[in-house]
Formats: sequence, structure tokens, C-alpha cells
Amino acid sequence: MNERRPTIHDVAARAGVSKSLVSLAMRGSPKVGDASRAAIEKAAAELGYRPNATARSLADSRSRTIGVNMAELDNPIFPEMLGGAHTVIRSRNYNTMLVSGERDPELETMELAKLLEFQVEGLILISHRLPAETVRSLADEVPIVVLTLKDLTGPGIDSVVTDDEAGTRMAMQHLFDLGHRDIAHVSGGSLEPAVVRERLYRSEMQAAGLGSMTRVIEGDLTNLGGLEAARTLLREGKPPTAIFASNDISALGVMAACQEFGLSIPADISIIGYDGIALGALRTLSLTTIAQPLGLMGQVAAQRLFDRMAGTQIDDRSIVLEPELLTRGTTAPPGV
Amino acid sequence: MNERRPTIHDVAARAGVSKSLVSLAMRGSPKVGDASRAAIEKAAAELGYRPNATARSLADSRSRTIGVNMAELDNPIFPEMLGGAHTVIRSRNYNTMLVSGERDPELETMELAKLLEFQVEGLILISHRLPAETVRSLADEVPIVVLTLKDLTGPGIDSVVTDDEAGTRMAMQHLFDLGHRDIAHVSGGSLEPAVVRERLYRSEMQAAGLGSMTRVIEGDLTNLGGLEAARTLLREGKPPTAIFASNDISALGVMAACQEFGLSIPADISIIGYDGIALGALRTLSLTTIAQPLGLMGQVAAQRLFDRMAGTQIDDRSIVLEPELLTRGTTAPPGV
DNA sequence: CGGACTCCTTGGAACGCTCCAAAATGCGCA
DNA sequence: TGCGCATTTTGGAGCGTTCCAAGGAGTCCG
Repeated sequence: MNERRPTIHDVAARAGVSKSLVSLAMRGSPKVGDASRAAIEKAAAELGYRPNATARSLADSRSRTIGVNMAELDNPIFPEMLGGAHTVIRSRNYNTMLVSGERDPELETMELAKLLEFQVEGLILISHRLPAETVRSLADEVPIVVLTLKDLTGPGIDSVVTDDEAGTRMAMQHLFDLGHRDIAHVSGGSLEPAVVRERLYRSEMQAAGLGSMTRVIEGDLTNLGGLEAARTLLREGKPPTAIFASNDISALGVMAACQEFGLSIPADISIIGYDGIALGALRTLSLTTIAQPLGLMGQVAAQRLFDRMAGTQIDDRSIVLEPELLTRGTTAPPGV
Repeated sequence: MNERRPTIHDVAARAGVSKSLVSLAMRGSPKVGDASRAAIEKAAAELGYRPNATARSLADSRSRTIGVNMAELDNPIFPEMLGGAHTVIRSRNYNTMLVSGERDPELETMELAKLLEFQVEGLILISHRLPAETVRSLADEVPIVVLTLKDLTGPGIDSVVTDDEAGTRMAMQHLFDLGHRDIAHVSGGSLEPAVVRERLYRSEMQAAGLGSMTRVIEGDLTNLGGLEAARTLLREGKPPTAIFASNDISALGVMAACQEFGLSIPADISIIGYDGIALGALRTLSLTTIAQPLGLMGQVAAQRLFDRMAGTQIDDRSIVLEPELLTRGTTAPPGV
């Protein structure tokens, strides 16, 4: 395996032309004569020539590569977004270089540094755990699109999010419409979307004149966190008639806890999540949720990045997509 | 944004030394004098110098990059494997370049070609849809480790799989031990692991003297496929007392179908899956399954790739890991 | 004070490609 | 036959590194 790989020179020699012409031909330039083109193609095929993208990047200072950071691999919303971004990136004939900081800001910083060393032309952060300052300084070198977080602004930084305020209102309205009044919330920690959802839960309760029934139990956006939070809640005494969980995977934990306590869903208690993970559609789960257009978000992010790279867009902005209520099997009017 | 980035020359000029010395210093060579080192570090910091990995790759013909192909993004077993591989790759100070063929062999071939153009030093195929011949010819250029499929052999190709025969036997034995005899199988199409599982289901039934009760309904390893298959099965008449599904996500579909038909799990019908996706552990689902050590498989694959790249190993081989029965809530003795 | 070492440091060639200005070729037509 | 123009083709410089052979600068001894 692996003799020295044939280069453009080898092809040129074999085809009896200059390396420059081979270069032109490989890129499909119309200036190449038919005879030469044929000879070059033949020679390339015979040698098993493969252009060296590294050398090309160096020569024209364009890596044709986008760096993507995925903070965590285990929440399925991230792969879904990745899929969307990937599609667009590929359609532009770019490559994707994926790294993951695994929730560790220091590791994340190092991984991003590596991406920049590889001269990525743009960066998509599918959630991240970096200090704003770090992101801003990265944006100094390369355009960045941040997914799911919009609190971060600065030159060269765009963000793609869904309207969490509207989404939360939809969730609460759905529960109100069904007749629920005793609604608890399993929160999701200090990351921006969770904070917004909690804030709106509170204000909606308030606005509905239910301020006194407000109950927030702390979760952390994980399945286990949801499970524990709901257990705590249910141990306390009279269960609420509905629980709004900060995201879907924690909602699944909440469901599990309810079942442990012998509550049947949705007869005894309604549960609504947030995100719209594909999983929630499983008939076995049938989770009512506020769906974010996950794949689309990834697509839009990539799209935006290319616009930015092309210099078309110069204003920094936050692109806000609309969430959607998916009424499924875990919500119903409260029992009597 | 984006003036011309400072190069090693700029740093050299500012520090008053030669570019070669800067190169040495950046790589932490012990030969660099203390004074020079300090001056270089200072200059580099002031300029915000970042080494250009592209140029480095070209110069020393090592990309320090591993290419990973993930055939599909939606079955969660693949991200889990990716996570394992990623960890090892990072610990070696390598980068990961991820592509996905999205079940389309042609697209997959193109994507892999791009990886090779980027001079990846090794390839991990987390499942793939390529003709054996294509893989063999790729292996001619770069070492390859194939995950989940072991039927493919050839120089430069290793594989990492779990022992599907043993796993299937464990699954069947578990059901037999519980007292099941009327066991149906939702199969998974023509990919190798599914074929093996189906074959062993048949032979185990035979061996247990239950050849006449053998029932295979065709699925396709997706949730929907499992759902449809189970519906077909249940419409047919008397349901079996247990169903062995070819993988976990299709098992979830099977569960949904059972519920549709008013069967309670596991009281009326037992279900066992295969894979051990994290999801199955959710209390809500609590799927009994044969777990493959997914993360570990990814790790082993990457490990093996590095061994191969180092030239340590020269024998091609298939690394077989052991699966494990996870007894959870979807299996129980058959009702009376 | 000179030579032999050891340490540091250096410029130039290479990596495989693209870009560019300039050279070669071909063709039509006077 | 020769000229102008369009079409093809070419060699060399450059992209930012690493590698290497070779050049200084000290240091230690005899």
C-alpha cells in the first residue's frame, strides 16, 4: 500500500503536457484543447491520480472546509441539526470538519483552535460552552454562526434560534386550553434557552392569574435530570395536573417518574416537552412537544455562513425561526 | 475581519530570528535557546499567530486527520460509536473529518474521495453501503477499519464487530428460559448483521425443536419498519408470546404496534431488541436488549487504525467484541 | 592561543498545487 | 505568404511549512 501518490507532474509527464495544463484540465477549464484533455484524463485514470486538496488549499488559500462544533453528542437534537447543515455544506462542494468539546470549555477551545489551524472558512457552533469573549475573538478570524443561542453578538457572529418565548407561550396556552391550572415546570439549568423557557413559564402563569401555583423543579436537560426532578416533585405531595419540561429528553425522564408513581399519562397527568426530537414521535412515547425545525435550523445556519463568506451579508443578525406545537398523546384535559 | 494572517515569517521578523527557528520553537524543540524561545513566543502572541495546518501537512506529508464515514445519522448507534472513535482520535492529537453518504452509495463514494483528497491517514467506516470492490480499492491508498460489518476482507482492511451469533443465541436463550416457545422475529433486511441475526433465530428455533413455530416478518431496521412489520404480524391472528426484533429502534416500533393492538408489554407479549442504544434505558421504554459495546467499538476501531498506521500490525483481522444481555422491562414469562 | 566540541541558528530546497504573464500554435483572410 | 487575432500551452513564482546540510558562537582544554 501507499507508494508515493502520483502528482500532477506525473500525470503531465505521462500525458506529454505541462503540469499547468493538467491543473487546468483537472478543474475542467474550457481552455484546454480536446486532444490534451483526453490525453490528460487517460493518464490520470491510468495512474489513479487524486488531486491533493491540501496543496490546493495552500496554493489558493481556500480550504473549502467548514468547521462544526457539537457540544455534546448525546442529545439527539444536535445530530439532527448537523444533518441539516451537512446537506447544505455538501451541496456547496465544501467539506465538514467535526469536533466536539464534550461539554468541557477548555477542550472545546483547543478543538476550535485546531479547526482554525486547518484554515476552515467558517464555523458553525451547534451549541457551545465558551465564554462570549472567546467566541468574539474567534469571530475575528472567521465568520461564525451559533445555533440555539442568541445572546451572543458581535461582529462576524450570526445566530440561528427558534423563538423560545413564543414556543413557551404555545406550550402554556395548550395546557391552559385543555383546562390545566396546576402546572409545574421542570427547568433546565443556566443555558440560555432553558432560562428563557423558565422565565416565560413564570410570566405566563402570572398572566393567567396562577402565580401562586407556580412550581419550578430544577432539572438539567438530561433524561436523568428530568427523572430526578419529577421524583422530587411527586414525593412532595399532591401532583400537578400537568408538567412542562424544558426539553424533550428530560420530558421522557419525567414520564418515567410519573409511571413509577402510578400516574397514568395523560389521564392522571399531562406532560409537554420542547424540541421535537424524532424520537418523541415514536408511538410508544407519543410526546406532545413544541417542535423546533431542527434540520432546517442546521440548513439555515450553513446557508447564512456561506452568505457571510461570500461577503453578501454584512449585518450581524439573529435569525429566528418559528416553533410549532405538536399535539400528541401525552396531553389531555385534567382528570376530575 | 481577516487581514492576511500572520505567518511564521512575520513572527520571525518580529522576534529577530529566522523562520526555521520559529518553526522549531513552535513545535517545542529542545534545541531552541531560552532567549530566542521567549522572544518568539512573545512575538507569536502579539501577532496572534496560528500555525497553518495545511502548509504543515503539505510539508511533512502527514495530515494528522482521520476520515470517518457515517452511513446514516438517524440511528443513534452510530453517533455513539462516533463518540468512542472521536475520543481516541483526539487523544492522539489527530483531527476527525466526518462525512455521511446518507445511504446513497454514489454519494458515499464521492464523499470518501474527498476525504482521500484531503490526505486523511486512515478511514473509519461506521457502516457503509459500498460494494466490496470499492472498499478494497480505497484500502489500497489508506488503512481502513470497518465497523459493524465483518464480511469484508482484504489487505489493509480491519473490522470491528460484535459476535452477532452469540448475541442472538443469548436473546433466544433468554426467551426460552422465560418459558417462551412461540417466538416471532422482525428481521432487518439484507445487511450483514441483520442476516446473521435472522439466520441464528431460525437455527435456534430449530435446535429447540420449535422449527414449526418459526415466523419471520420482514422489517428494515427502522422504527417505522418495525411498526409495520408488527402490525402485519398481529393482524394475522394469534400473536406470538414474544418477538425478537433485529435492532432496538425497530423494537420500539414493534412495541408501539403491540400497544395499538391492546397488548400489554410484557404481560401479554415480550419484546427483545438488539444494539443497546442509550435510549432503550429510558424508564419509559425499558427495553430488554442485547447490548453491543457501542462506544468501545468506536474506540477499538480508532485504536486499531492507529496501530495500522504505525505499521505495528500488519495482519488484517476482524476484532470481535462480546455483546451482553440487558434484562429490562419488556420481557417476562408468557402469560397463561 | 588554537582546535575540538557542543549548542544554536540559518538559508535554501522541497511538498503539490494555482496563478500569471508570456510564448506557441492555428486560422482566416488580404 | 504574411499578419493579426483567438485559442492553447507553458515555465516560474508563490502559498506557509518542514527538513537538512552547513554556518556561527561559545566553552573547555592542552
